[in-house]
This record gives sequence, C-alpha cells and structure tokens, in this order.
Amino acid sequence: MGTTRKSRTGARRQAVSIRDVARRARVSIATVSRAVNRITSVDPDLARRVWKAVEETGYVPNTQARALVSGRSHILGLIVSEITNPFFPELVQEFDNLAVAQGYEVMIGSTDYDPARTEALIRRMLQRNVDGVAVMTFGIEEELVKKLVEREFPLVFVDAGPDLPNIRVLKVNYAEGIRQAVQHLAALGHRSVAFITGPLHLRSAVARRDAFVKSMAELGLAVPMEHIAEGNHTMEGGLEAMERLVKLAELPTAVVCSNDMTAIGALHALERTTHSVPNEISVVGFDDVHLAQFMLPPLTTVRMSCKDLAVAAVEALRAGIEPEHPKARRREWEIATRLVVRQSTAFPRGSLPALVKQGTGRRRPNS
Amino acid sequence: MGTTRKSRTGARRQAVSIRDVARRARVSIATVSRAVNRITSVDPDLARRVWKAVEETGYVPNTQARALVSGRSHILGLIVSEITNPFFPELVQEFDNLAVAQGYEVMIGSTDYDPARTEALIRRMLQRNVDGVAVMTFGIEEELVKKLVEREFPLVFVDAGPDLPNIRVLKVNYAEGIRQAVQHLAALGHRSVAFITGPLHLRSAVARRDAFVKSMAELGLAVPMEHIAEGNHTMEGGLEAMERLVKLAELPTAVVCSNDMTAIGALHALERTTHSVPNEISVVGFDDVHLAQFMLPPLTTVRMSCKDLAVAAVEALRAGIEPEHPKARRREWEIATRLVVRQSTAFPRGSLPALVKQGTGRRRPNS
DNA sequence: CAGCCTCGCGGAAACGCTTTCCAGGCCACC
DNA sequence: GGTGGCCTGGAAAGCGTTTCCGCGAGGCTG
Repeated sequence: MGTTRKSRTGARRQAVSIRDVARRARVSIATVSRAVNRITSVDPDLARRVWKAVEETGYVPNTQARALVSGRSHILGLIVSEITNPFFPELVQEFDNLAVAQGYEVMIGSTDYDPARTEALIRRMLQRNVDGVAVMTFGIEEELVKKLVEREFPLVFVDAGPDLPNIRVLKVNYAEGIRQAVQHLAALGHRSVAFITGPLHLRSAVARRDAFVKSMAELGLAVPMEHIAEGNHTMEGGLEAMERLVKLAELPTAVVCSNDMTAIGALHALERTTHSVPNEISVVGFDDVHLAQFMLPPLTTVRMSCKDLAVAAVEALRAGIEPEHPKARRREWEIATRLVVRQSTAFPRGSLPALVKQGTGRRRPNS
Repeated sequence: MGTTRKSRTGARRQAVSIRDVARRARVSIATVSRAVNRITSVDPDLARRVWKAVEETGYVPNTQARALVSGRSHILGLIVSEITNPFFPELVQEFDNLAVAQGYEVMIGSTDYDPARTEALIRRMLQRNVDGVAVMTFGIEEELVKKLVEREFPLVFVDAGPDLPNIRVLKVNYAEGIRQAVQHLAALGHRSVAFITGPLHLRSAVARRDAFVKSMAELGLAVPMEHIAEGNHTMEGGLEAMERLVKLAELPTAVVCSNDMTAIGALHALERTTHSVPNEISVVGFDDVHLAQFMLPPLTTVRMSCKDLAVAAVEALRAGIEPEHPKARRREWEIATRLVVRQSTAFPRGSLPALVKQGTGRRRPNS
C-alpha cells in the first residue's frame, strides 16, 4: 500500500480519503466529517482522536467531492480585460486575498477584448461551476451578460448592468476624482486642457470623458473637439493619441488621460517630441497604479483604489451567493475616486516663471 | 420544474444534468457520456440525437463530478512570487493561454515571499487536487518543496530543484544574456560597472549576480565589493540601492540590474539625484517586461522570454502528468536569454563627446 | 420506577459523472 | 440452421464527501 494508489486506467487517485482517517480513528466517516467541519455536537474526545488521525495521515479533504454534494464550489470567477495592464494584477491580488480569507478560491480570466475568448472563458467558468462572477472589465460586452444572466447566476458588474435580482453593480464615482483633477489644473492656471480617452465602446471610458467635459464646462472652460483624442487604455494608444495632440496648431497646456497606461504612453510621446513635463505640458493619469509614482516625473493621477473595488466586489458577490448575507438585498456599491498630486502637473508654460521652477523641482534630462 | 432546482439545504444545484439530456434524447446516460466524450463506437444517429439534446438543454458537464471519478482535475497550479511585478502577469497570461488551449485550467497563487502564505497556498492547491504545480518563484523555498515532494506530485521548478523522478527543472541560461550585456557595455568603453542584485536568498538572484561578475572577469574588469548593491527585485529596492551607489566616491559609469523593476527604480533614483541616463550613466535591466520599452529612456535589457518559459513549463508539467507524453522522461528544459539594446546605454561620460550626443539621440540606435 | 425526551454516533443515501459489466441482437461462418 | 463472435446500449458500481435518519444510552419528569 503506497501513498499513491492507481486505478486500472492509470489515473491518479486521492492518496488518503476520509475513510482512511475514519479507520485509523476507529470512528465512522460521518464523525470524521463532523469533526473536520467543527460541528460542535461531536464528543471532544472523539474529535481529538479524529484530529490526531488527520494529522498522522496528512488527510486533506477533497474539494471536488465537497462541491459535488454541497452544490457550491466556493470558487469566485473574476473576469478582467487584460491581465498585463498593471491595474489588473493589483486588483487581482486584492480580490484574491480577500476571497481566500473568506474561504473562496478565485478563477481568473482575461478577455483581451476578444468575444470568442470571452465566450470560452464563460463556458469554462460554468463548467467549473463557479458560485458567482465579478466582471471587472469596465465595460459590458452584451453577449457575455446574456449568457451569464440566463443562468440566474450571481453577478457583479462595474458601472452598469441589467437590472435583475441576481446582478449587483459597483458604481464608480468618476466625476468626483476627475472634477478634482480639472479643478487642480484650473487652479494652477490651465485653460487649454486636452483629454485622451479610453476605447469608447467601454462605458467607463465614455463616463470618464463625459466627467471631464462636464467638469471643464462647470468652470466655464471650453473643450474643442480636437482636444479630445481617442486612445485605448494602453501605452501604445496613449503614445499615438499624444502624438496627434502634439501636432495641433496650438498645443494644450495640460492633458488628462483616461488611465495611467495612457498617461505613460503620453509621457513617452512628449519625451520623444522633446516636450518637457510638467514645464511645457502637464499630464494627469487615472487609476493610480503602483507604477505611477515611479514614472519620470511621478504621475499626478486620480486614484481609484483597487482595494476598495476588490472589497466591494467580494462583498457584493457574497451578498448574491449567500441568501443569509446581511447585505443580500443591496444592489449597488459606491466606489470613490480622488486626486493624488505628484509632479507631472505644474503651472502652464509662460506663466509665473519663478514659481514654475519651484513647482517642477526636478531637472528633466535632455530638456 | 424550473431551470434551477433547490435541495433541502437551499444550495444551488446544477441546472441540467446528464440525466436530463438522456431523457430528452431517449437514450441511456451512458450513451450521452460516450457521445459527449466522442467515443467512436456510438451509433452516429444516436450521437446526433444526443448532441441535439445537449444543444437544446444547454447542458454543460460538471467538471467536479468528472474530476472526482477520473481522478484528474485538469487544473495546473502556478505559483509566482508576486503578481504585481509586471513580469509575472505576462508569464501568467502566456501560461494560461497555453494551458487552456491544451485542456487545462490554471490555479494561480502568489507567495509574496511569505512562508505562511505559501503554506496555505499549497494546502489549497492540494485540496483542489491540482494535477501538477509549476513553481515559478525563481527561488526555491525549501519547506514548500518538502511539502509538495512528499505527495509525489508532478512539479516544475525554475533553475534548480531536488533530483527526483516527479520533478522537472527549467534551466535558465542567465550567463548568455548577461555576458552579452557586459560585452555591450565594455564595447562602448565602460570599465566601471556596478550591479544591483535581487534578494540574495533566491538562487536565481545569486545566479544573475555571479554571471555578471564572471562576465566582467572574463574581460579583465574588476568589480569592487562596493559596486555590488543589494536590491530586492522591486522598484523601491532598486531606488534605494541606486541611491547608495550614487553616494560612492567614484560613481560607476554603468549599472546592470537583476531585473527590470530594479532598473526602473534605479532610473528613478538617478532622476532624483539629477544624473542623466544614459549621458552620465548607463542602465541595463533584466527580463524585458513590456513596460521596459516605455521607460524614459527606453530600457536596454536582457530578455528572458516569458513565452519561452510558459511553453516549457506547460510542456514539462504535462510530461509529468501524462504517462504517455513523448517527453515523459525528460527532466530539464533550457531557456535562453539575450540582450535587447535600447536607449538607456551609451558611451561612458567624458569619452568621445561627439558620439555621445549621437548615442543618446531619440532615434533608435537599431543595433 | 416507568416512560419520554434529548443527545451523539453510525449506517446509508445522495450529489453528477465515468466506467465496467452484462445482456441482447445481429451477422457470418461452419 | 445453429452456434460463436462482436458490437451496442442499459444497468450498476463506484469516486469522496455531506447529510439524513434511526438507534441506543442516559437523564429527567411524573
């Protein structure tokens, strides 16, 4: 009797099962199950014997079997757009930590904006029988929703989702942080501020752009069409969009970006075209990824805490999964955003030269 | 009969099981199973009827039940050090794509260098009954190995692992790429080159440092003790290490870093202390994360392709899991590295001023 | 002291699926 | 025409766990 048994077909079998523990502790498998699950009604002496046997055999309960009988897999699905955008690993990490701490496992998938991939991903999640799915792609892909919704599945979306009892939504307050950013720039004296959007088929990208335009309007500042450049939330997209902005007859004195990756691409484009940041042009990002503070110059950005997002997502999922959850009836969770000022923003070029120097501090190489 | 049945305990049950399909297709469940698993011996007409019923009912086989009986979960474990280091998401993405394409699911976990976390992670992987685990932490934590090894588990390590039949190792050829980097610097005229290490309890960090020292020695270049600064593979660590190097009596003309995050931190420290890169000091990274080319200046770095790593890891895992795998007996996989020259390296300061200017230009050197 | 209730344990059923075993039907060959 | 072999479909036996139910023992009440 080795530690690994083999069946006729050569498949690997579980090394030690609840039966082995029961035999060793000289109790029934039901008692082992109860002891392991800390059901209080079991006699302390017996429980001790069981735990001893568990220890000696190295027994680990088989989650698949558990899931089979309980009907709950204790797996949460987490769908993101692309895992290589640094914002998402940070989110994944927070989400995973929280989920694990609360007794769940996480199944991660990234859509890479590809419908076929997304379809396959959902299929796999259904097959693995996840208890619920958080769709943190910041943009709903309709077919995705349909497929999941018809399963009467606990779901969490960001920004917006169909109004159904099994669906919960995390409402991100983009306006708040973006208004702070615009006011910050206006206070410094900027009047000509451009915006680089995300991919406009994403609702969240549209929401961010609209929040920008609205905030500008509130301050009586016009935003000409050509000051809205479309990006795609990647560094490449930010780079290209900024290159287009740079070619404009009159260069804006500041640029707000729909996310940090876009801002990093923009910084890069400005460096290439020998425009100094923030001396010649100020740049503001969105998300506040960890990396943002390590940019040159450190990026002023609007923080959307992925910790907040993760906490809300896990809580909302559990609210949907567990009928007894205290917030089971809640349907919306609010996520705040706020400006973090670093060194990529300063007074507009040509204004108050003495203060500009002070405001920028660091000397830029090659500028 | 709704689409969702409830058990006595109120837990969610599978919406449609193999029995429903069998009933609808008016065959036995065995026939459905055979048809779904594409066993050829089933009558084509019946198979068609089964597939039609599958389509109509929206049947999705329950993976848990499958795993329970087959003994194989078709889940691969992937352990990384920290998901927030951009290198790892890239690796995770490649690994995941490959695994999914080959019929496996991936369970990801990051140790965050915390033994307790690691322990819990392994426990969860055992509970979920993964078919095998790839430990891509670039450094073996002994206890981790012990726990996994005693389960006679297919395992894949990077760099080194115990010599056991169920263990496979990906040997990264650090020396190759690092030698190219050192020779590149030497060819530019650098004689005084420093190195920022990773956390030295990781074997791979030690291997990179040793490869650096050896390559320098081959060219007859001395590396004084104080030119080896210890970092920890994070931006923060690189920043602090570089700040220490900057305080030295004689500043080296180039710095090689144990990974790209370290190099980014170093760039940041140099910016803070107003040292221009590459005019005053050249910087070389390691890994070639996607981000590296978007640094200012774009980072010269040694590429360790995470695609290569992922391909090898999945192949090695399958070799360990599937007894019939063509490479089942293979124990080592070789991973190449090579230099990618961008714009963070140039001639050392004070030498050939005319060429320095050219070397730092915005245009790609295209070397 | 008898009867009833409570409590704790063990046996057994169920979860959804795969796989094996067996019976029955068909064809071919003797 | 009978028998043997082969192929297909149906029934049943698990996989490892949780949960239900019944049973016996002990305590309490009348």
